[in-house]
Amino acid sequence: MTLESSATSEERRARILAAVRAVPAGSTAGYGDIAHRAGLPGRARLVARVLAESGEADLPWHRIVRSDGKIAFPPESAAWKKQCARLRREGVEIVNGRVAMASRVAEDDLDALLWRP
DNA sequence: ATTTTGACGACCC
DNA sequence: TGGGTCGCCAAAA
Repeated sequence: MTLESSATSEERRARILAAVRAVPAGSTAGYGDIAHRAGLPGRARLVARVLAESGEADLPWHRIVRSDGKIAFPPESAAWKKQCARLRREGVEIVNGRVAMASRVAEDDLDALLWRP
């Protein structure tokens, strides 16, 4: 019994949002990573959808980027600029619309951080 | 019911 | 790096 099949869209949404909220300030996570942590492997696009519809004011949506580190919005778009600004404000280095390698190292630590009590 | 559309991702060149 | 293919899936058309 796979978790995904029994979960209602409402439950999946809640799990995804929870996973997003679990990403600490100063680090980033990929859409696919969030999906995986939410028990929904392969549902990266679902994560994107949920974020787009969430509307939650205090949701750290800006910490979610593509698996290659790039910002998922069209370059120079309002949302793109906003995400860059918010990440930088948290100390994440953004170069050419993508999380710099230096900051990505923190992602690996994040994995251990989230999976280890 | 079938097709198109995404805040995506793994792969391959 | 950068571009194109194919897989994925819930909504919208």
